[in-house]
Amino acid sequence: MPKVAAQREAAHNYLEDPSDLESLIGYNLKRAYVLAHNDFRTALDADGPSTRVFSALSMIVKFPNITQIALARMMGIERSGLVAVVDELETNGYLRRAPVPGDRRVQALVPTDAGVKAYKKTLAAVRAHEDAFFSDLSAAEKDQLIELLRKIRRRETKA
Amino acid sequence: MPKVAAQREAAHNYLEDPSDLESLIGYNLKRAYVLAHNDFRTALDADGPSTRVFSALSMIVKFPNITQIALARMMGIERSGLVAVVDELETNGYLRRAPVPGDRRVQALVPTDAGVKAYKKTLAAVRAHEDAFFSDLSAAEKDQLIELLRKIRRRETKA
DNA sequence: TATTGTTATACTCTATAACTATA
DNA sequence: TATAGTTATAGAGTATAACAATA
Repeated sequence: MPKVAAQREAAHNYLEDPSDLESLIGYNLKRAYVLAHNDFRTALDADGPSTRVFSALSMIVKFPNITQIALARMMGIERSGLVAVVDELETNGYLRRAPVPGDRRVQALVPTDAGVKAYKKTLAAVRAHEDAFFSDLSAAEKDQLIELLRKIRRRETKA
Repeated sequence: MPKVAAQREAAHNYLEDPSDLESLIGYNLKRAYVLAHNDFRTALDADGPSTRVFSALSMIVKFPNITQIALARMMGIERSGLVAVVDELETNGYLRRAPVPGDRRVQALVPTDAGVKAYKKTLAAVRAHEDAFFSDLSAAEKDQLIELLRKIRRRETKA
């Protein structure tokens, strides 16, 4: 077998090889995340929201009147990065920035009816994507995976 | 309790709330990945390699004489994106681009002794980061997690 | 015609720093 | 002095498209 073909075979079998890289949690985490993220983007409409915008909308629907700084903390991003996300949701008519009596620095994020409706519709599409993409995992395995990932995420609050 | 303080408390308890977002695998995957990735970068020296460069070096050490296109496929990125990674490794003296007899389009990536040495040193640092960062997980849970992530990654080969 | 490596280019996500208006 | 939102800017990391050399 020529050298290059042998290398290709090695590459093909690499996934099954218990090599240094493959034994790292972080490496497996990244590869799985990238796949899931790409599938999210292709599964939703071309004009569908990014994961960040979807997450923000979900939290605003769940916690109406939340401020941008609280939302940024909840999402684990800087408040400066949230501005464009909120702008997009406002442009789409999914929320409005409402003044908060007693502190004029703050603007409460209030979901509109259209925002709640859009969230529910998108959530259904996201759930369909998850059902299809993680179909190789049983319900028990999915619960197990979420539980393990949550254990890792506990460090969020310690930061 | 004033409204804003109530929102902050809600945000603080959000991690424990079985909300729509929290029940999604993709969301948990992303949050856990971002934490692990940030910890990787801070745990390694300031001049340490990025995750991509580390992964590339690992594969080049494991598969000496691999071509760039085979390496790009193995890493799941475009071949154009690999150029800067290989350039960095070559600049550091960790590999050389060697001509391949019989096909002058191709350049084999050959790790140098310094490259192998650097890889081993960095791998030790990465393992230390993983031991510390995932210390809340038992050995059995770590194995379980890797197994579940690998199940998701099987889609890589189906693409 | 097809493939390998490369360059040019642009887009997404994110961070840091500084500004403004308020507190 | 400190905080909320904003703007400007920059840096990863990635992709697409096109090119030159070679097959």
